[in-house]
Amino acid sequence: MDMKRRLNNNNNDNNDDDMDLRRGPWTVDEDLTLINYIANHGEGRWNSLARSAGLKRTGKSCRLRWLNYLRPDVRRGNITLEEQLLILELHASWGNRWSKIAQYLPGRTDNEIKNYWRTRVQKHAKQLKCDVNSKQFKDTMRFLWMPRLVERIQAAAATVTTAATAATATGNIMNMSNNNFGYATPENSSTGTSSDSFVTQDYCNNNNNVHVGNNNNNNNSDPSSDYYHQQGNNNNQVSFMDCITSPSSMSLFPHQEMDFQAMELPNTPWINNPSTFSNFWNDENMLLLQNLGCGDNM
DNA sequence: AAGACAAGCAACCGCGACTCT
DNA sequence: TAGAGTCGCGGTTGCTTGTCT
Repeated sequence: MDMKRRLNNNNNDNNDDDMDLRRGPWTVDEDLTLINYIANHGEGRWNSLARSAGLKRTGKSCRLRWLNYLRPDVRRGNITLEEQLLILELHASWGNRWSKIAQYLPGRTDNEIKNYWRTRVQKHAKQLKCDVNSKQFKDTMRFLWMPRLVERIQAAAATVTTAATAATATGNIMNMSNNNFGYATPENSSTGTSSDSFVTQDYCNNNNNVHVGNNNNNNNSDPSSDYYHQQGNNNNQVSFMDCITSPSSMSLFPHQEMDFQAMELPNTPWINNPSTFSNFWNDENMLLLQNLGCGDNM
């Protein structure tokens, strides 16, 4: 599939003489070309790499494709509960420093995290007519969404054995042994203590094999299907909405005493730092939120 | 069955920072 | 030191797919 060319706003990295620079989704051939070239010559110097490899792409495009998709250690699949929680924590600390946040989520790219934030979190702030940076929204995140995530994580931990058995039996679990969730912290590994109380195996994610070239379907000869993998219908996915609409969620309403310590939570920034987030969006919670005043500030 | 709409995400863009000569 | 080239980040766009009517 070829994309209609957008207006070229003279990107200053695009000094490539030719007008036939390709844009849009990458083809399998292009992917293989890039992979092979990097395997032989290494990465870096992307503009010259693009030329040398014979790719009609900008160096920038090649870099992005490699880093966000083709790199062997890119972790594919849905954002897990633990990752969601960590993203919230880290965003509370650093804001939109996506690349920084991504450093703490091995295999996840800044682009993926950014997309997660924009599609899930900001969407719901918008639904609540809440500014994502408003105190109300942050309190909601802090007192409702994050505890709920923790609850879900703990519930998952409690049933992980059963789930793993069932999933294995149905072939839905893949590479569980490679799926341990450890938080590597670039500066200080001890800051990732939250992993202690987290599920260490991600049985929610049935789509985490690393694929190169096409999305989860290496036998698909249709290039157009290679670049937009099937979304949704992932029965093992614990979705964002699942996380915030669990039947047990009522127990976490803020007018009840929330015993964070009893939750065996690590000493995470979102507990100690008021500028953090939480989120929940079922009907009752929406009502509660509105009663709390969220939405009045816009 | 088909069109409209929404969701999700890959890819692009602009720009500032960095590196090299 | 200046300027050109390159890199990397954050914001945005637009395409594909799923869902709803």
